[in-house]
Amino acid sequence: MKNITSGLEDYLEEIYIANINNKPLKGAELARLLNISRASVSEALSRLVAKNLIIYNSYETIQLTALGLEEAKKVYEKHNTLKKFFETVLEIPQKEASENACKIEHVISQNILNKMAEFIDFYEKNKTTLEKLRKENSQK
Amino acid sequence: MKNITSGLEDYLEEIYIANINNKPLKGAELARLLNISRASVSEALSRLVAKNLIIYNSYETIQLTALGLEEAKKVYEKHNTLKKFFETVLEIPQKEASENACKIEHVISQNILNKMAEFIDFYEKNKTTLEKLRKENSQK
DNA sequence: GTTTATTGTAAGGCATGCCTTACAAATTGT
DNA sequence: ACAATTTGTAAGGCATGCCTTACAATAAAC
Repeated sequence: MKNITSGLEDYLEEIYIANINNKPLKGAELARLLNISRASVSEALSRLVAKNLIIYNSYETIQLTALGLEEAKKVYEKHNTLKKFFETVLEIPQKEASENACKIEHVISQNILNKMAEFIDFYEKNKTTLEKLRKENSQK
Repeated sequence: MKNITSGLEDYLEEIYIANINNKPLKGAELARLLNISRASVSEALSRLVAKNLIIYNSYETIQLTALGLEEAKKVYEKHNTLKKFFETVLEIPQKEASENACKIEHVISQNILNKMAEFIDFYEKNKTTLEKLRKENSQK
């Protein structure tokens, strides 16, 4: 009853992002953003309502419940950490970093995310040293 | 017709591992390894046969086709790279590293995997320096 | 206020992927 | 050879998650 599938997490995340940007979000717009049919969104929103993650009345703006907000934030933060890690440490281009983060955010453990965040911190604090080292390494 | 779902990739991987270890693998054993019912395995094997990834006749050993071997290897290598990256760079315990690799291997891009492999290499060649740096950092 | 556009959803479909039950077929042990 | 074990699978179910078609309800534009 509590467990959220990765599909639903995607909906939550998108709703959350709309929230942050103060863009009122209706089902049809969500369908456009996620590139799926209105009918599918309609079903998904019902599931989200059933799980007490959103408040939704037809033709009105979709709203996150406290629980939904919490979950959405988690996913969003996971996404960001992954993206940043890929960009900073692995030098992956933005788009690819983001696309991969979208998928991995649903399956990776919190512990690894924390370690990634730590590593990003470490990497940035020692950027000069590390980049010099890496350059040397690649020349050998 | 070509695309393989992550579910099927798991089957392939397990078959491949049995192959490596010279352990003849039948459906029932696969069911035990993956912790699912024989019936589900039976279905999955049909799908794998249909996709020309395995050769399978009831009551005989499951065999990979050339195509299946290729796919299985890819997944297996992804798994190993991920696991090693988590263990080496992020200091994640073996079990957790492996569990996460199992899920991420199905969704991550080859390019990121390559960068991870490179980074592992760099990290190991400069282990002493890097670990000293990290220790200093954590004390601040 | 009425037409037009947007939004929502019911109905019926399809694939994946898992389950249990129950029986059939093959293999093993003695 | 025959019984016991193992293996395979058909049938019927369930949930997720996507689709299209077609219609209903609401909102926006004129």
